[in-house]
Amino acid sequence: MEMVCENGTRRPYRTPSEADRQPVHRWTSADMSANHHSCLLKQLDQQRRQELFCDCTVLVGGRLFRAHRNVLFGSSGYFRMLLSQGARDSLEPARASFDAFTPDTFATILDFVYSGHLALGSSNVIEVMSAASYLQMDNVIAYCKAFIESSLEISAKDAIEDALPPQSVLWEQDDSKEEYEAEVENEHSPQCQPVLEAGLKEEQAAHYEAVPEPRRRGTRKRSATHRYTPDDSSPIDLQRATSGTQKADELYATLPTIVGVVGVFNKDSAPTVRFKCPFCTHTVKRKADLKRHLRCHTGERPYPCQACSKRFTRLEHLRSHFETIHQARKLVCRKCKRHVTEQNSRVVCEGSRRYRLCEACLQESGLVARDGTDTNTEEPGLLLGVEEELEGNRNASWGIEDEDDLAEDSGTDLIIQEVEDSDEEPSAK
DNA sequence: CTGGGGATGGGGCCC
DNA sequence: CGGGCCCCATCCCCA
Repeated sequence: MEMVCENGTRRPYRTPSEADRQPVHRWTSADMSANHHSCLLKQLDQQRRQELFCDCTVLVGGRLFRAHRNVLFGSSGYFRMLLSQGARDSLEPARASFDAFTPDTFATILDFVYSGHLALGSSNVIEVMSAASYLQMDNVIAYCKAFIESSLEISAKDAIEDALPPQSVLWEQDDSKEEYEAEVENEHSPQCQPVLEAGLKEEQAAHYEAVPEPRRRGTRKRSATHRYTPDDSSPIDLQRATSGTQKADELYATLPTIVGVVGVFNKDSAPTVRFKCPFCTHTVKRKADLKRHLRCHTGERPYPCQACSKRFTRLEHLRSHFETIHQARKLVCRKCKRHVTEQNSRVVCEGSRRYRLCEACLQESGLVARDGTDTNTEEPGLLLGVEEELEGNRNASWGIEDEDDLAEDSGTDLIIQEVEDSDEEPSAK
């Protein structure tokens, strides 16, 4: 191996000896480093704006953008893939074109790449996030997600107080990703998170779960399930219950068409349109399914159970819960697991919970005497009379459209006076 | 510690 | 497009 000296002469390369390894004083500090990065980025941005040394052209919706391929390479997984295929050694300018998003969206992203400033607003956040997803820019996606989360809270506040500052936030790439994420965990960064009054936040928490991380199908975090804040003091409010759905609708309405243009080609090369979730990689066939899926990202639980204040993402889940837990609809003896009928079983109430026991298990548990009379109407469970039980089952309501019925007529409420969120041995009165 | 069952959440798809 | 059903995965509780 040879080394070429400054004056052009060549000399053989030799391994540096100990004498060569003089201590190097590196005059550096965090400020100096940041300043250098900032200056360098500014220089590159100036070059871009003056179209100096731009070796990459990007055509988006008919509008031409010029940029530096090394900058794009370093910022986007998509461009990394694109530029590493063939164009690496080429002196020809690299070209790329996109129809999946608008020129304005790409301009926003390009400005971020060259400045670290991401100009997000409620009108462009979804499209920017979709484009960032397309371009594989994880940091931009993370900023957009945090912006949406904070916007949801802001919107909720707006609905209540009708006094909201404009939802436009300039995200800056000053913090490292870890710092940023820690900040998001800490109730989002102050610059995007107006201070909400404590009471208000609690109220919102009752309707929104903490937004979970995108996760694959079927996975679930049990702890999150219990994070809701029950509001026992007030009856279920339909308007409040559905407000979460309205927020989902708002978010859904802002979804740009890009979300629905994921073309999947089958054997016949016919494109199958699927709808891509802007939060994760999941795609669905129907837009309505996407709307339903979005709830797992927004954390909305618009369907509260009247009996225990537990909240659900879907009406059918609420119904299933109510029928199983509070109505003892399952014709199975809880103790011996045998199938029973309404005639040969009785419903036992433990707080807001109800379950069935067959006659044999009832006698064994001492809840009824051998002649069929009730022996214990206190702990551990209350035994409903057959008529009472049937009446209760007829009237008990799981739905949210008929909440008054439940409060007045349901068999559940005949028993439940205290509603325990955790279902732990509530004291029946 | 482990396996079974219940409860729950999410996706696909039919009506 | 919403409601509802079915199925499956996962978590938690309990024996």
